[in-house]
Amino acid sequence: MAYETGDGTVGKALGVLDHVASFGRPVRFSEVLAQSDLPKPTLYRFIQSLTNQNMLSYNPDRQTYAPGLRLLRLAHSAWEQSSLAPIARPFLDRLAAEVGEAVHLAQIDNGQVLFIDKRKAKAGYETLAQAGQVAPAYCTGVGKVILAHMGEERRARAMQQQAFLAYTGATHSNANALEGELEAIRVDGVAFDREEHEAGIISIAAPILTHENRVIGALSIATTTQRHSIEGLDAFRSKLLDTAARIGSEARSWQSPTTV
Amino acid sequence: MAYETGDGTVGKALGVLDHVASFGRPVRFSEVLAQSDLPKPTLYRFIQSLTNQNMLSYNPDRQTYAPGLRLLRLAHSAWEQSSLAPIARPFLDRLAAEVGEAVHLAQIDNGQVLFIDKRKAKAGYETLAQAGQVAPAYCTGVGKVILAHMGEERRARAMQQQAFLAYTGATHSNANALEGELEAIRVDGVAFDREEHEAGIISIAAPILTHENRVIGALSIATTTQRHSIEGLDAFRSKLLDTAARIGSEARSWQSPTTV
DNA sequence: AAACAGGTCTCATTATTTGAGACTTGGTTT
DNA sequence: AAACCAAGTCTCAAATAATGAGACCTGTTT
Repeated sequence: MAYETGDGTVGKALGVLDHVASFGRPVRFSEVLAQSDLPKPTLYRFIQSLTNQNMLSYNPDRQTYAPGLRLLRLAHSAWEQSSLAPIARPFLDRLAAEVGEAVHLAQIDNGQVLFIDKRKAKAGYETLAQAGQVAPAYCTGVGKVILAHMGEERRARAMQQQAFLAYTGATHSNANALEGELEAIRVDGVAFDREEHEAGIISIAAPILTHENRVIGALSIATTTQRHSIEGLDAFRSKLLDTAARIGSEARSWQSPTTV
Repeated sequence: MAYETGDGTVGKALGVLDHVASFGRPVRFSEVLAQSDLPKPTLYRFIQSLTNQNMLSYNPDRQTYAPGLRLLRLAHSAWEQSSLAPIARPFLDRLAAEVGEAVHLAQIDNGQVLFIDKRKAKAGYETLAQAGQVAPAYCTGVGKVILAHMGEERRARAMQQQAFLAYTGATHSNANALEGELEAIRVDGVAFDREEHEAGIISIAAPILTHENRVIGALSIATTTQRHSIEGLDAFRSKLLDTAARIGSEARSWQSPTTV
């Protein structure tokens, strides 16, 4: 793994942190080393520093590293101050109650969809989304609708970061196919996920725009194919757009996530 | 603010990150600078790097910085891999349902109590705890019970980090007063918060111990003085201790939060 | 229009990171 | 039991990157 971060030592260290986190499970030093282009002592020192700082936690029994608890404390501030979640909360509550389906609030982080908040459907089934969880942008409703409303430069950068892995038969497998749909989404105003990320799961998503029409996030209603068809989801369109618009206008003059 | 971090550049940068987060609201560069002992260009560069890395987010309209969304993604991994939360989840669900009061799961991070998960009471009142939120150790049930069961060295270090600010009339205001209670807690097995952190809020807390009797967290039942007295809370003692013990034995051979 | 404050940039100096390689440790094979 | 091996840890001279005094913008106030 190449850490093409820039930002000097700090960037490299954070690259290592991401790398460890990317395993999704506690990892040994050697596993990280094997995938890293950093020399052994250098990587070792970074991991040591991060561990001292509680950005990584170390399990001495198994000699493994995992993201550390200090991140939770910091993320709590991030959630409250830099995300749409605090503003959107009452709107999510109401929308979820009205439609009786899962509602997701997402923003973009580094080309990926980042779920900021969610409401479960009344029924017990679970989608895989949770606050802090990430998903690809190119094959989710929220991801596509955000991409569609980005400015040229931002979108170009984001498109570079898409993996175009085929999760299901319906997944877009290259940039051109996706670009076509984005155009349609921009005209239509909402995006649909037609089982592109997970078989049996569909969603309708609307962008959250500032008063200057900058996308700052997206809102979706997700369900299963057992419960609804795409046409069924379309019935929620106006409620969804209305809620997204209200969140956008609440968010005015507030916080515009910078780059990416 | 002095960043006595060690760990070279990485430590300093993370010190800056904490510093920005500590404001609890978006801050301007000059506000951070005023409280920092770093020279202007140095602090500036750190903040730039952190912003590039999405560890901070920048609001160009207001020229303010706040913790960034990248932290959410990382914290999600931390929560799943380094915290007791995934293991404890079903136990919290059951305990909360049985007692009908707020249930909190906490660990220690850098001398502070870090809430990892919680369940609300059925009634609508809200305590101030949420996942990722922090509270002082010396004046909360979970904090005191963890301190009481720490080894000598860890406790000594943690005691140094306590501010002993008097939130209410019942708050311990110095280390000696606290040490006395810790001894009693060690003998009794549970700790009580007698409105020491917030007027009207009381709790009973039990330690979560590994099979080798290392504290790795704490579990509490919190309520208001309107609903219960301390004696009333004591009725939950055996249920609480039992649940904490079960979580501890589930956690065996799993993850022992390192230093702190 | 001048003064000011907050923010940004430059560049020689300095201190810190860097990484080849050697060492230590714990476990496994012969 | 000895030899071996792999994973993890440490050392130190060379090289690179961080540092910070100060200059320079840029928008706002008097």
